[in-house]
Amino acid sequence: MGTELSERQGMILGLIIHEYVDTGEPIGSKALLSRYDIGVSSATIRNEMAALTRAGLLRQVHTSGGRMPTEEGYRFFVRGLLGETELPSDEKRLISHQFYQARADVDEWVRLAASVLAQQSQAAALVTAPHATRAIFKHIELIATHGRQVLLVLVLQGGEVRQHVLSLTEPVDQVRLSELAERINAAAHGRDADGVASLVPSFDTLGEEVLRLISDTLSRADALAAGEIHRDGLANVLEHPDFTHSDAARHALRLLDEQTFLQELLSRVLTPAIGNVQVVIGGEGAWDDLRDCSIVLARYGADGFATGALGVLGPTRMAYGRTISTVRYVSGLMSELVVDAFAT
Amino acid sequence: MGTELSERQGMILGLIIHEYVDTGEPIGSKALLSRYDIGVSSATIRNEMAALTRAGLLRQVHTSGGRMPTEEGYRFFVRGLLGETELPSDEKRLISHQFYQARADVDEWVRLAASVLAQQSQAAALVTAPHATRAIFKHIELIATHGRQVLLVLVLQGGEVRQHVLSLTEPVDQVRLSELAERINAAAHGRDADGVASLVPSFDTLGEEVLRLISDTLSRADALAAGEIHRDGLANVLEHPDFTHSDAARHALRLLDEQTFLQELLSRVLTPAIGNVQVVIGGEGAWDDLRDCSIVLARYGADGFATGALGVLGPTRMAYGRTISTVRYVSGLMSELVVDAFAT
DNA sequence: CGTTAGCACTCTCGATGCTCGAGTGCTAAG
DNA sequence: CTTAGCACTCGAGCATCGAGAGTGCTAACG
Repeated sequence: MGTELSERQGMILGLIIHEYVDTGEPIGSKALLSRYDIGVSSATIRNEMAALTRAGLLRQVHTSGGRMPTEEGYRFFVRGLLGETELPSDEKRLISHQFYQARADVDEWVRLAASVLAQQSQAAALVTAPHATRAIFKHIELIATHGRQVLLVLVLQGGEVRQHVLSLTEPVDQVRLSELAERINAAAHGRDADGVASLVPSFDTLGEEVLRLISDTLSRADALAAGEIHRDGLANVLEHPDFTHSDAARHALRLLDEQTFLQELLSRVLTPAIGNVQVVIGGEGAWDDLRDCSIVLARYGADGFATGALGVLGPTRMAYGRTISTVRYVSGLMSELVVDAFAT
Repeated sequence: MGTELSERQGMILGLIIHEYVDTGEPIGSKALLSRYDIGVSSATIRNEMAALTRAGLLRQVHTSGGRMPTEEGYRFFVRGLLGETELPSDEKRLISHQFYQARADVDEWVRLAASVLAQQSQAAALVTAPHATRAIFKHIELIATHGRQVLLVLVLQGGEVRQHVLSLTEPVDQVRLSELAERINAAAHGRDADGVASLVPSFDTLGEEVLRLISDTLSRADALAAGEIHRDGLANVLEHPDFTHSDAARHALRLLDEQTFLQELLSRVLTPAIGNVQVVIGGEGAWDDLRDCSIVLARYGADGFATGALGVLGPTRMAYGRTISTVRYVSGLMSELVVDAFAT
């Protein structure tokens, strides 16, 4: 587990991972030597490789094929990577420019973030919309559509909008609805789910029904996984050679199809601080369906105002350096945008 | 092309397609005979098969492997299918029951329709939200979020909601915004894009800005492909044996990833009458990327009120009967829901 | 004239056996 | 500690080959 590695062993592990990520084929001592300029002979490398294999960081799938990293090997490697990597500044500029152009619309940010992540990492990207950590009532609008159906439009502090159709027991005309909306707007402004619920006694049956719905919606909005998860780059998963000829891609895609799984996944990222990038390699035991997949995740936003999550799902054999720095950078940009928009 | 087929030839074509869709392997005269009870010998079937091959409805990939349908063969077969097929009534009941439970929320219909289509057809499903054929202003709400940013919530006749962030040149307080909203609501009620635009002269600079935005949004909403296309069952595409070991799936998924393509595709379905199911087999020349894929499409809704499109994208080797009847049935259900909700 | 039995022919698929190359661990010498 | 050398292992790739399935054609039959 926590075995110490010599500097040379670390370098060799890094080179093997680099090479393996690049080619997808196990590599042997001689081949490694021929491609990189290491100051030692192939026999020495063989010895080091044997040590790394004993430590559980490398493995060989058959006796006479080269070595490739184990999941544990990737983890070790990534641990060293988390602190350092950064995106080249020209790419940063390119990305931030795109975001600058789209600053008007929250949904546009989300789409853009997913698109950038998918593009850069050549894997599938997942992004949730920023979401108020504590949903606060700002405004409602009640609109008679027809008969006994009423459309409730609820605006939260920060600009999130929820809509809901309400089926009343008896028809009510628009004038009465508008009156009610005005009274509720005056009374409920700035309150949270409980605060709205406590207003019920001072309203009539109709008002009670509406208030309950608002309160429910607010408290449901408190949970992280309220909105849909925006996905992009699903096809990238298939393009990857590791997946095209195996059925691991089917697993991955099926997971990406299931909102419940994704929500569980993204909720995992709730714990660490904003801006910290998390990497989950090969399911890590807990997610059995994620064999052969890795996930790079981060939370963005501003604690106390609104947060969201974004991440990349790709093959275990992934360019971690690039992906981690992209996720970190995009999450930073999104945080800025959220602070701009939500912090009054 | 329009060659006449004898009844027996039609039957044999049907059997071959049935068998091929089931097993995925070409089938020969003897094997066909052994699995179905046809009143003739294998030699006769061979003759008929030769005729069907000459007519371009069957083909053999090598001399000594059985026959399989050509795209043209599928088309002929499907043409005969379009009129007749219907879903078993117990499945109908099951589906309609699900829809009944979800009648409150338009987005929920869309999700459900996609889920049902994906499930039943074991392929990828595409559904657009119902969409007013002519967008009519119903109501707006202007909400100051912070500084010079204003949230515009626009409700269309029928209950569709659009939101937009407006950056003003100077800060405006909520009271003035509410006043303006009230004036616009009174003046613009029931108008379309042009109608709203014609109101501009009677408002001040701020009002003008808002009215223009409303008018723009209304006219943009007139185009079909306004909303996002909801997708489901993408993983199904990969499960299919025809796709798992080929790169056709990559094509398909890449297409499903591209909104623009899908919108073009769904706009194709604008022409025919609501309820008519369209089947596009193997790209039909026009869509080159759709080799090996077929699409079953239908429009739903009510002309003059609101319409949407839904469909299924799957492998050319698809159970057309089942898929067509599912698409027809779901589109019928959606039409009913739309009529219920939109026709006042 | 449509149908059928028989036959010679074709072609794919899977199994078998082979060599070649890359890679390893070990040992002994520098 | 490093390195050269060596014996050994094992998978990928290629050629060969027989079995099985399917075809088209011809000639006989009702």
